[in-house]
Amino acid sequence: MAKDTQFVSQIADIERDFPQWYTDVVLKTKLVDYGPVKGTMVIRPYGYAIWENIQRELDARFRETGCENAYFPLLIPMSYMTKEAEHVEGFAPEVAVVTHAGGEKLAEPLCIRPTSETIIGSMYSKWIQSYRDLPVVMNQWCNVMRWEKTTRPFLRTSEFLWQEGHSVHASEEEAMARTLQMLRVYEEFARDCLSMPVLTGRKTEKEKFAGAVATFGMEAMMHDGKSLQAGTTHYLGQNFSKSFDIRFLDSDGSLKYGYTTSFGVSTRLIGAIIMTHGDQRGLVLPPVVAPVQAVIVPIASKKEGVTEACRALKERLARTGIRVKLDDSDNSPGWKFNEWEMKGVPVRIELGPRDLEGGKMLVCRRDTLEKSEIFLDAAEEGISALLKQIAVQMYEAAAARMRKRIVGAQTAEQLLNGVNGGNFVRAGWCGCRECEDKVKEFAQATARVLAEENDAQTCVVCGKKAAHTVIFARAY
RNA sequence: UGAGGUGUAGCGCAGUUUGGUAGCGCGCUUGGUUAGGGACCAAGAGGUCGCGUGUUCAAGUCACGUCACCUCAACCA
Repeated sequence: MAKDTQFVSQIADIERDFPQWYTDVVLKTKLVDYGPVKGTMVIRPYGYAIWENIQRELDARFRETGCENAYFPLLIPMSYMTKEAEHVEGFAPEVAVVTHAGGEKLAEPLCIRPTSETIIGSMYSKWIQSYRDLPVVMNQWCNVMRWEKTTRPFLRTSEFLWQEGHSVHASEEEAMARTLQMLRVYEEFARDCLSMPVLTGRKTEKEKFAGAVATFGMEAMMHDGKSLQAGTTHYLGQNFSKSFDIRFLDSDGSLKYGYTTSFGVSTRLIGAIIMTHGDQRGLVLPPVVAPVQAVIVPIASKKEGVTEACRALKERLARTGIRVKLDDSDNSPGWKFNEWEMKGVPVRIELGPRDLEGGKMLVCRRDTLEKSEIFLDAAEEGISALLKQIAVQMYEAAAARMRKRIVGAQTAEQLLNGVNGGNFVRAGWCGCRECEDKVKEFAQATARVLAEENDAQTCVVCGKKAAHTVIFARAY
């Protein structure tokens, strides 16, 4: 036990020093390492496998909505970036620019994409002529670069991986419907694949995407009560279609500008998973995206039949589609227990002479640390069912935690107390920028999303009639 | 970009005050014994002390500069 305590102390205290806990966990579990260039990260196999699982799940959902994958170039002519006024103003400070190539200075500097609305808009302009060409809905999985001042693995890095979807529609209604549809796709993906509850809703003018008419976001509550923007969808109106001349001849014979949208989630989702579910022992990975869903730890592997039984079990589980690992390294069982707990594997199976005698295996789930026994004969069904159960219960537990920490506020003081206590605060807002800025000043909190229902009477800052009910929180 | 902190073996650290032969724990390698919550014994390998310039007979240690990382604040997915 003394040694166990010693080990745990290698990870900072999750309650007292959450930022350090996060850094310790991502490095020790080998999700990530720092790259040689400031703000860059190397996503190591264990971390990248999570990303691949996220991609697989999201991609299938995108396809169901009629979205196709494509790939657009990394380099964007500088002149494209400046076509949409708000867009360039928002992104200019953090764009990296290529000025030299082939040993010569380039005639026109090239941006490394911070996002691809501009280059995709320019191509859509070329491809779309008729209302019969619409809607166009494409997605690309790629890297983007934003030269951030301060960085943290997965949460904010100079370069990151994401998907960006871009669509064009013939009408405002259809474009807005797509914007909201993708927000729903993200929300359901977060629930079903990441076991992560989120709040969704429209963003304020201050918080919206540079160049958008309206931005919608999903916000997740991290262990410390801060909010993380886990995904956004944007209704871009005709802002980009006018800048990039995306026009089509409508059925009534008139030439019209298209209505566009964009939507994205990034490797930040991995950070969200870590900070939503993690505990003092380390990661707790949601079964659907966990690189290893079940790990088998042999006990007394030199005793007759143990190794063989473990291998056979591994084969059987793998054949049913479970991502299973047999840890046959010569570390001690205790070491393996701690290691795989830190790495967040949802289910650990212990198999030793005692179990084999009874025809059972000992199963320990990571989220609750509860142990149970499953008959070896029923291993496939037993583990599959357990993984499904863990996914659901992790969601329910996280949702319950979140619900408890959404508090209401009528006054500025209550709002401040709320966020100080690590809560999301639901409060009225008159809708003016001054009051929004004041909340930031006195509480270091921002408007995360506008609640669907406006049930507040007055603005938490100025006391005037509330135009919206807002979820305020401190944010990453 | 502002404030604070840290860079010494793969990891965690001591040594810097007062300049004088590079240390500890874990990990790693080899052999053996072990095994149901980070096992034990024995023998080994591994460092131009972040980088640069300077002071000095002599720099991990002093001075100046620089880079990286961490935490907090401002900006973003």
